[in-house]
Amino acid sequence: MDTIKQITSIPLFQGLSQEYLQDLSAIVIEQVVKRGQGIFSEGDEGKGFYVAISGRVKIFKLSLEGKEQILHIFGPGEPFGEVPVFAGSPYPANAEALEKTHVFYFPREAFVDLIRKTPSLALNMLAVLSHRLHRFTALVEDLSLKEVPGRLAAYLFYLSDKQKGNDDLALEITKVQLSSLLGTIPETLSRILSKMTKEGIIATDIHGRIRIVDRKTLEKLAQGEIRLSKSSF
Amino acid sequence: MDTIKQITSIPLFQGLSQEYLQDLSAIVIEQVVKRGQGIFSEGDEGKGFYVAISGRVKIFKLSLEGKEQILHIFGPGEPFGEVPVFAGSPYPANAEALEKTHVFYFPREAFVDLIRKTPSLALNMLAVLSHRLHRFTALVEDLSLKEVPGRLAAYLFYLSDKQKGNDDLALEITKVQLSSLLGTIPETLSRILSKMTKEGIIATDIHGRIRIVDRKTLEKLAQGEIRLSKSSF
DNA sequence: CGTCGACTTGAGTTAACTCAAATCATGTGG
DNA sequence: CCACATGATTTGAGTTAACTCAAGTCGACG
Repeated sequence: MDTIKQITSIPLFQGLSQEYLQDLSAIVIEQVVKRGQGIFSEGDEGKGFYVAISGRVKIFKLSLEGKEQILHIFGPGEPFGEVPVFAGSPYPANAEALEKTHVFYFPREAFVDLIRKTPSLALNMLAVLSHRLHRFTALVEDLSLKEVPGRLAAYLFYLSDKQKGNDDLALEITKVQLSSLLGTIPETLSRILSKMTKEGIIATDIHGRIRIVDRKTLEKLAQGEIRLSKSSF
Repeated sequence: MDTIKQITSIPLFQGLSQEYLQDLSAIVIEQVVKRGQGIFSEGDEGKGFYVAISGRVKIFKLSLEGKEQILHIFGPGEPFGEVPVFAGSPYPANAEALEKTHVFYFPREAFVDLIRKTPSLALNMLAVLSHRLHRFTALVEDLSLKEVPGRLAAYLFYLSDKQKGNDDLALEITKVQLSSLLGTIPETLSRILSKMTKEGIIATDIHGRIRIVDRKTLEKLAQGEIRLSKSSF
């Protein structure tokens, strides 16, 4: 495949001259990972970072008891694993493919050299990390200050925004994965989805599709202004 | 009052030439904030970022009901509020002085120009943001995968490391603030501290000083390997 | 010495968890 | 094309860590 063309389409590398794109294609290492296969583990020494080209990757933490907290799910064009490149520390979390995924791997040294020569690349990377920090503040806020129904509501709005503001949403991930992303467990998620359905806030179609029925109430839930009623018999 | 000297001592600006340090001192704006005074609020448009020179600043989120989650506490030499500079978005959280604090404010435009000219500054800033991301992954892990005693234990180790590995720790912040940093409430923190004391894991001296008595058990708590016993009469 | 915030302790409630058991969905080998 | 295996999802029953509410006590400062 045309590696340069693929690199050119990565948002992180927007605005780079042809010459530097060439440099990048010279240092990149292509890699294919199967569904369920790990890409790196927490504590591994980070010698470079990745960009997803196709497929999807989850970044996650594990507790001793095996509970998982998903930090991000990255798709085509999104970089991940950059922290060790600039902080000089090991990877702070684990990465695993959710499906068959193509990734580009950029070794640290060559990439840092390129950043030194290319202010716009440095600024692009600063923007990427800043966005990531922004998302983390939202995640911490959700985990610490919202209850699970509120987190779910917020996630549904995130999905709706991503899918051009539509009310009819494709979940894109399993409910097991969603529960891990929301910092809860499948049983709790299932109960809350059915409660929201009974209260007429959402409707669950087949195949995990969800339709937002009462956007106003869902909004109040996401803001923590209201709660689901205790028992909805 | 020697602004240049103070700027030179900021880790973020290590390795900059005298000329660029001059440039920085030309754009910097000094500011003094009193204890309890806000520096910026979530949603404010970010026209620049700050570096604490003396004193301490907390970065935090608030829920509608008024519960607070502290994200960071920054002291002398540490930059904060950088996200809007590179992401072009508003501040994602609130900042307030914990005590009388001197800060330097660097307006966005001039600083970005300087970054464009100075690769080492760009790399320094990338390192700062990467460290921040690292800390956030740990915070998310704590909030989602650990119980409060585990978070407290982890915090005590963090303090011990910061205070040259000593066993006798100065809390530096009130327990109200600590509870907000750990994602809990003062009552819960108080109960857990007294439980740890009864079990001989720590000893609480006067003035909120805490001494680590049983480092091994505390370590297991932080790792989630063990729990505090249900009731310690 | 009175006030305000920090801190503690008690009693009760609850959101979310664990454990257990079905049921449904998908896919693979025969 | 069927039968079973595996994983996803749901539902029920019970438990619990942490919360809310209430009521002090303690300590520093004006």
